Amino acid sequence: MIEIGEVTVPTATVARLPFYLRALRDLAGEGVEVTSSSDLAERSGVGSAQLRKDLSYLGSFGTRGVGYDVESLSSYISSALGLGSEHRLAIVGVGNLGHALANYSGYSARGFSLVALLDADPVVVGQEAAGLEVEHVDALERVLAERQVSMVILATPGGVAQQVAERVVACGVREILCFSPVALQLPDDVVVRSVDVAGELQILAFHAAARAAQSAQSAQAVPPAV
Amino acid sequence: MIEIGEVTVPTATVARLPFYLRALRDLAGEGVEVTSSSDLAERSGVGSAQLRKDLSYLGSFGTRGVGYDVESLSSYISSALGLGSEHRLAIVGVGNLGHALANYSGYSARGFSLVALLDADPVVVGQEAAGLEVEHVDALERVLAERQVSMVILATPGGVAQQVAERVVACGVREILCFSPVALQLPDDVVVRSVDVAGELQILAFHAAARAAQSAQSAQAVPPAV
DNA sequence: TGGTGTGAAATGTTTCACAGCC
DNA sequence: GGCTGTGAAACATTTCACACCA
Repeated sequence: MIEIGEVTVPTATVARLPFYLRALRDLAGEGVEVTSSSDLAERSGVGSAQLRKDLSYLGSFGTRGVGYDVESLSSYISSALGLGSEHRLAIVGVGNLGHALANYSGYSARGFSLVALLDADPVVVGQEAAGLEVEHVDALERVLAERQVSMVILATPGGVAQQVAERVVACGVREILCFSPVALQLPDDVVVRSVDVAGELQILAFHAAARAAQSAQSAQAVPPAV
Repeated sequence: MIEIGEVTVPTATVARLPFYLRALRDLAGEGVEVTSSSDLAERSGVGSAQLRKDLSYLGSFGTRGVGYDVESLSSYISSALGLGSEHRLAIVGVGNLGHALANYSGYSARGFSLVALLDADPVVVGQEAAGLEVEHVDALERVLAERQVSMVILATPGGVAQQVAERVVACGVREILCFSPVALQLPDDVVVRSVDVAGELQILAFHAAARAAQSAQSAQAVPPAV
């Protein structure tokens, strides 16, 4: 549950807002001006009741009997997501993944600007990526302050993620996106989102194992006619 | 809720198993042989009651008054996650991100083997990455069959993700990890996990906006003495 | 004694179903 | 007539608190 202004919005709802926004932008791109909860829901991969409930936490944006105005709903969700103000972003750890994330081109279109790249490896420091020079992580405090960074993407090796995160937090950053497979121990007011590719694959593997167990079981229960 | 064999395990629990496994492997690396629910929970970033409850869905692995044997719990969770059997993996879309994912070195250590890279771009096709040659996506059906691929990582542009996913599913693949920002429409028995970097940043931006609104409000409620 | 395993309570989320409005 | 907005019900998850046992 997250409080914003007067209202409180479920965490699960917030996690879905980006999907809705994406679907709305697709619709706008197709020239559609008005949509319905069922259309928007299908494009977002959720149920229509869920979508309506989610929006109802934020306010009331549709017209009964008609639907939602694509343009105005889109800009409302954008502003709810805080995409009106600019978010200045730094990436710490410019290995394979950090490099790929630096070259991701969608930042500016979504209200983010990438303003710094940092790494500890002398081979990487000084290289250029995405129009920025990679700086040494020793200068982290200075760089974050100078560039007024408010969000950090951590793509360092797991072993140093905790210590880098602490330094980042000490600089006043309160939002971190972490790609290292570690559970960061940070003050409660710091928001950490973690993306763990290996973990996702393991979850898929669990499903695969469950499916295998399931079909083995049903094969036993209802043996195939020979 | 996921059924596996006789028991049913909450989805949320499954999503945490990789964290526990990682923490256990860290412990094993440190030479620790026995741990407690509170230690393991802290390292995994969850509460100790939650950890015990999660494990209780899978069975009963600890010793009252003592704790858990690191080695045996670790191998139990590994096998529950289906990491005993080999999972053969293909990456479709070898752009920035796909390339970075190909070079990720942790697959084999976790029971996955990367066996194919596919892309539609003639410039990329034929290049080598991670010891594999990138093949043309036209040959997708043949390659997936020949290499017995059971899991696919989709890192294509959003526009083609749906159509590629359908071809992949037609080849019998039932587990997909998708990095494209789209809601794939696929049969119910296909498990899709999505990772959306831009979406994660947007969620962080929402938290930032909530924080800003909060402090603006409290500044108004309790105006600073002048 | 100390830490697991687990019912039961509290909390959070999704789904249902329909009143209300265009 | 059709679609939104929303209480209330159903469901899922987390937390509590304590029985149980090495």
